[in-house]
Amino acid sequence: MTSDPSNPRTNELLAVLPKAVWERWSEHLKLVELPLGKVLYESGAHPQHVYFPTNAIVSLLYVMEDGASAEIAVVGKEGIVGIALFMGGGSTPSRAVVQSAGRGFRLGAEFIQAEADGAGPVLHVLLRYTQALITQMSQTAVCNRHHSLDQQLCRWLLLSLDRLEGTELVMTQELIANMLGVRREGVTEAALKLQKAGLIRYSRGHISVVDRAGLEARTCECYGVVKREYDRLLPHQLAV
Amino acid sequence: MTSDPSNPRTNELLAVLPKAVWERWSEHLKLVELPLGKVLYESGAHPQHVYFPTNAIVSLLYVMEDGASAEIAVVGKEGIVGIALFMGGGSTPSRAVVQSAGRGFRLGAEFIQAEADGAGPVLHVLLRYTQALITQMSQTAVCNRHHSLDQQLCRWLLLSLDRLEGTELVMTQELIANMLGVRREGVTEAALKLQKAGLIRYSRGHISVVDRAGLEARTCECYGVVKREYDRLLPHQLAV
DNA sequence: AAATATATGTTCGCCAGCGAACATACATGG
DNA sequence: CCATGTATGTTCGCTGGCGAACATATATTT
Repeated sequence: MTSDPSNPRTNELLAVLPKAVWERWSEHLKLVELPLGKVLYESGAHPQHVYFPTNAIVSLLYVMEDGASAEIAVVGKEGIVGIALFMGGGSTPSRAVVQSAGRGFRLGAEFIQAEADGAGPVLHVLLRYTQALITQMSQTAVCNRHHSLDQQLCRWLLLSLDRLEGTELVMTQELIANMLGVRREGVTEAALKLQKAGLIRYSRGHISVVDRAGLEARTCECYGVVKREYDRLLPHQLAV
Repeated sequence: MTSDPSNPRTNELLAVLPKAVWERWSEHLKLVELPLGKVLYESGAHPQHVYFPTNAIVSLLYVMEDGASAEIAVVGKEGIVGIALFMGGGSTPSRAVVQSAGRGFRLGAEFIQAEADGAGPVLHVLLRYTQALITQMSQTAVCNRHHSLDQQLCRWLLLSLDRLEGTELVMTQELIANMLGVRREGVTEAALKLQKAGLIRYSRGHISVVDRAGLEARTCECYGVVKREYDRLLPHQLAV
């Protein structure tokens, strides 16, 4: 276990590469300085490189429309920045920013993508799906941090609705509260507002969505971010 | 696009399988009823099947030590429950619970794991890493929902420290606030408490951790969950 | 029809974190 | 060594969501 930031093997993923792969990659790994605040990739952009930090730390950060932000995860010498390149999506809604200055190695996107290409068609689809799921998890973290119970309830209703036929959910407020991680009373109040506004109607464990567009107008940006990533990443075409 | 819950192709991932794979799998896909509340897999357990919902919805839920819970993500006919089986980790710290009753198909774990086995050693490591990253993201969501700023600051310091050499962070309170998605003033107050308790010392953008065990005692369970998953999923042995 | 269980509605005091405004202290360059 | 910029400290009123206690209403069972 080395700790020399100029040695690629300080990165723990590079350190466990099989010899053959290492020999293919090593001459293409380029040592890069990662100064504090440097943006390795921007939300929605397709990066040209993946990064293997050695002594730098990189934050995966979601920046909201109003400028507020939330860290989704942090990557250091144990990891890699740019998973979207082998997961198959190419980009993510989050930004990668250097949180602690240091060094790392970068590798051309094509090398990592070649690994994904060798995965076979089934894994290919499964990994694209997993990337969409990662977006949903990330946005759950953001939403939990920044948005009101009212907005989160709308998001939750919409996400559930997208996964069902029809406009009716069989679901008590108590259960919704468990999902959202809030009190049942809070859900009751939020649901009352939505009902009074004519967006939903409910009774004893049955909720029907009357005005879907109205829910979309009330929810936060998180719903749209997730929806668009699912649409982008998951093919709706039939198989060969 | 069918919507018959007893047709496997209603699940959108099954619908896009290549013909050859479909022929291998179809006789092993078993239609299952998924009643409300059914636990498809438990936190930390290695499931025997993956599930492809057709008209059911499944929640990925983290249940805390005190019994409170938070939904990490939701899976319906667009997805698959049990990604840990092809990501390579086998299990996850979250639980999968049927949130909306319906049907789905299950497939023996060995079929999905065979896909992962065909991925090659590099992708294998990358996917295990990605599963660890997913745990970090999930736990960020949980932590944002349930834990105090004080606890979250401890978690953040520990996660950062684990990714660096030494015990010093170069980091202003302003930046930490951006990461945590809270006000700078809140970080100041939390940091003061930690300093008064003798756990950290800091000045103008330099933080040094004096009593690491003290931080671990103050933080929430989220830190430990993430740490253990990284340790479990990422091999610390050298490459061949 | 009565009894019980379940789902939803309402209120009240409390507190963590917010937004804003301002104070202090250390650092750096002219 | 003075001026300016940057990092940290302090206060105050506000609000969303919490915990607890209780009320009402709709199913289900007997």
